[in-house]
Amino acid sequence: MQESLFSGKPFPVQDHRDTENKRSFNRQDLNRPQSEAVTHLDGPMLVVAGAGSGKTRTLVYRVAYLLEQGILPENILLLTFTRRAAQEMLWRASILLDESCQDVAGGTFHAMANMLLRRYGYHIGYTPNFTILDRSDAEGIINILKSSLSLAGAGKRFPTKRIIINMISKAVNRSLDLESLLYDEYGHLEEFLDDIILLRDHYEKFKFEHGLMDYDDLLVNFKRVLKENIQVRQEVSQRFQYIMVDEYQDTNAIQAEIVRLMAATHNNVMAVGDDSQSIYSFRGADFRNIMDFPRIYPNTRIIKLEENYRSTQPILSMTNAIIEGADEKYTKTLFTNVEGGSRPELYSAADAGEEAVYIAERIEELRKDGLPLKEMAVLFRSGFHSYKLEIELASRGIPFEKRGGLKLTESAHIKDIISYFRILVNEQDHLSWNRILLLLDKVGPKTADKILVVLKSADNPLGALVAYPAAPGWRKGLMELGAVLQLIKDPALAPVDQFEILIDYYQPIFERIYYDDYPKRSRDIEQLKTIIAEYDSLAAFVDDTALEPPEAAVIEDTADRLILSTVHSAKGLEWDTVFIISLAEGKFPVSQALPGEQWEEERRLLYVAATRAKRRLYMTYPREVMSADRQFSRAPLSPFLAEISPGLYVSSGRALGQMGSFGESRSGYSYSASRRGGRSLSAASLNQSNALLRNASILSKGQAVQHPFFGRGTIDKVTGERTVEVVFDRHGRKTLHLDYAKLEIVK
DNA sequence: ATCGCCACCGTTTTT
DNA sequence: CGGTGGCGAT
Repeated sequence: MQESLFSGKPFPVQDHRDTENKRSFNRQDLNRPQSEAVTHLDGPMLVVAGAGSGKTRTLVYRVAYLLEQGILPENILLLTFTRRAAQEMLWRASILLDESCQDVAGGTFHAMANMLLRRYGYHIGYTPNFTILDRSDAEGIINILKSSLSLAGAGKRFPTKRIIINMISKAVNRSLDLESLLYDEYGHLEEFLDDIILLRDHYEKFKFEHGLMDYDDLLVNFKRVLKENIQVRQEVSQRFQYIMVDEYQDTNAIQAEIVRLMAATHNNVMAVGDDSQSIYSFRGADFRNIMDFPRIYPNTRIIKLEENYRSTQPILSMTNAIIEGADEKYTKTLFTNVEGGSRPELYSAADAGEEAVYIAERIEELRKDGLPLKEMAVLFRSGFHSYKLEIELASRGIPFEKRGGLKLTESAHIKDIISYFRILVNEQDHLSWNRILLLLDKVGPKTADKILVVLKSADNPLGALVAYPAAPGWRKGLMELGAVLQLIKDPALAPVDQFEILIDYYQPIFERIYYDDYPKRSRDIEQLKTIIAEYDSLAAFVDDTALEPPEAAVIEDTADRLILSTVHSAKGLEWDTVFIISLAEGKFPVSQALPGEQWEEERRLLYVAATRAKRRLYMTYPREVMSADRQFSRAPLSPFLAEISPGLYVSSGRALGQMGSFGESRSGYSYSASRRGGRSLSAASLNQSNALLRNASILSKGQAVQHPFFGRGTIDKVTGERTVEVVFDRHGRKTLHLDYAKLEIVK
C-alpha cells in the first residue's frame, strides 16, 4: 500500500519547479530560531509562530534535515491541516533534497486515522469494510430520521439538520455531554432538547447498522484503538520516530490525544501553531491545546518566530491593529524587514454590484500592469458573498477559481455516480442503495424502503436485487441496475473502466432527471473521470471523495486565474495582492456571531484574511445590503475596522468625499461602539457570576453545586483544570466544562 | 397509496 | 442551488 499521503492516489508530479522557489530555499535564509527548530533532534518542541513567519519553510527544512541525518522517510510523520498542504510541503522538500521525501508519511488526521483504522480496527471490533460519510451524507441521515420520527414541523423553528450535526460533532470533539452542550451554548433551542437527543441516538444506531462512519467516528475510534490496545500503540509509536503537526491551534482534544499516544515511544513531537489564527472552534478546535502543550510534554523546548517575511510594514501595522482589539491579549507583535509598501485601501461601495465592478476594474488594472492573476485573490466570509462578483468577472472574461463553498462531490449528479461505487466497495451501504434506487422511474421512498428491507438481510444483495418481485412498471429498470452492477463488479477492471461502463448506464437516467441543465452537469462528469483515472483502487477513490472532496468546477481552465476563496479555505496561503470584500456589519462578522468567543473568532478570521497579503491589500464594503426579506438596509462598516485608527488605511469611495457621508460613517462607528459596550457589559456580568467557577481547582469532591438546567448536584471528580464530573440529583452523571457551564456553588 | 412535478424560500465557516 | 410542501396523475 502506498502510504506517503495516506491514500491510493500517487504523489503528484509538479511541472513548475521554477528557479524562484529554488532560490528561496537557500539555507542561509533561516534565522536563528528557525535553525534551532530544524536541527533540534530529541524531545518535544513547540513552535509558536506568527502569520507569514516561515512556518512551512521551517517544517520543510526539518524534513530535509532529518532525512540528511539518516532518518528513514517512512519513520517521519507530517500531519497537516489539508492534504494540499502536505503535498506542497513534500514537493518543496523534494526541491531541497531528492525524491526520497516522497516516502515521508504525510497527510491529514482524518486520512491517517482512516488508513490505520482499516488496518488495526479489528482490535476493537471493526471490519475494514466501512463507508466514510461526508457532511452532506450526515445531514441526509438526520433528515431521514427527522421525518421517520415525525419530528419535521414539530415546531416552527426546529433547528436545521446542519445545526444538529454541528452540535453532535462539537459535543464529541470536546468530549462533552450533548445535554450540557445543548444547554450551555444552544440555550435558545431548549424546547427541542429531547428531540435532538433522540435524533442523536438514532443517528448513532443508523450508522452502526449500515456500516457507516462519520468524520468524528474515524478519529474517536482510532483513538480508542491506540488507547485500548497496547500492542497497536507500540507498533504505531515505534514506527513514527518524528512527528510534526502543523496548525496545532486547529486541533481538538481528540486529535491532541492521538498525537500524544502516537508519540508514546519516541516523544519527538514538534507542534507548530499560532493562537491568533485559531478559526475552527465551531468544529471543536481549541487553541488552548497550544498553551497546554508544555504541560502535557514535560521539557518542551519553546521557540517563537516573530519576524514576518511576507508582508510590508503598512499591511502589518493594519493586521496588528486588528488583533490588538482582541479581548484576550496574545503574545506576539510581528515585525518585518520587508521594505516599502503602501497603506491598505478601504473602498466604500454603494452596494454589492458596485463593489463587484470596483474589484473587477482594479484587477484589470493590475493585470495590465503586469501582475498575473494567480498573484491575486479575493477573500470573503461566506460562500455566497461572491455571487455578484462571479457574474461580473465572467462577463469580463476574467478566469477564476472558487474555493470553499460548494464542492464538486456535493452536487446531486456526482453523488449519484459515487453512490454506485460506494455499493461496490461496501454492499451494506444502504444510504447509497437508497439513493440509486430512487433514481429508477416509478420508484419512490416507499418502494425503495421495501427493497432495502430485503437487501439488508440478504447474504448476496446483488442477487436479492434481481430476484425482487418488482411491479411491471419498474421491473425493467431494476433488472438493468442489477446487470450493470454485476458487470462492473469485476475486480479485473480498473476504476476508470468501471466508470465508463457505469456512465453508459447512467446517461439516460441522468438526462431524464436533470433534463433542464444536463449539458452543464456533464462537464462535471468529465472532470470526475479525469480524477478517477488517477486511482487504481476504487476503495481509495471512494474514501478520498469523502475525506478530501475535489473542488467545484473551474470556470476556465487556464493556469493563470484569479482565486476567489472563503477565508477558511485561504488559510496558510499567500498572494501579492489580496481583496477582502463584504466587510460590512452583519456580513463580516456574520450576524449570527454572539458576543464573546464567537465574536473574537470572527476577529481572528479577519486577521487571517488580511495577513494573506504580501504587498497590496484592498478592503471593500457595500453601504447597502439586501436582507433576507429582500429589503435594502444600510450597512455600517465592519466594527473590526471601524474601531481601529483610520490613519492605518486610505479611504476611498464615491460618497465619502461629501459632507453627508462623513456623518454616515460616524453613525456607523457609534452603532458598533454601542454594540461593543453592550458586549463588554454582558461579559463583565458573566465573569462576575462565574468568577469562582472558571477554575476547577477550588472545587472538590462532595461539593454541592447548582446548574441552571440540570439543577442540584454533587461534585464527583475534578477531571481537569476546567472540567468536572458532577452527579445531578435528577439527571445523573455529567461532565461539565467550566468555560461554558454556568455552575454555582451551593453554600 | 405512491410518485412526479412545480413553485417558493433561505443560505457561516469544513477536515 | 437544494430542500420542502402542495397537488394532480397513476
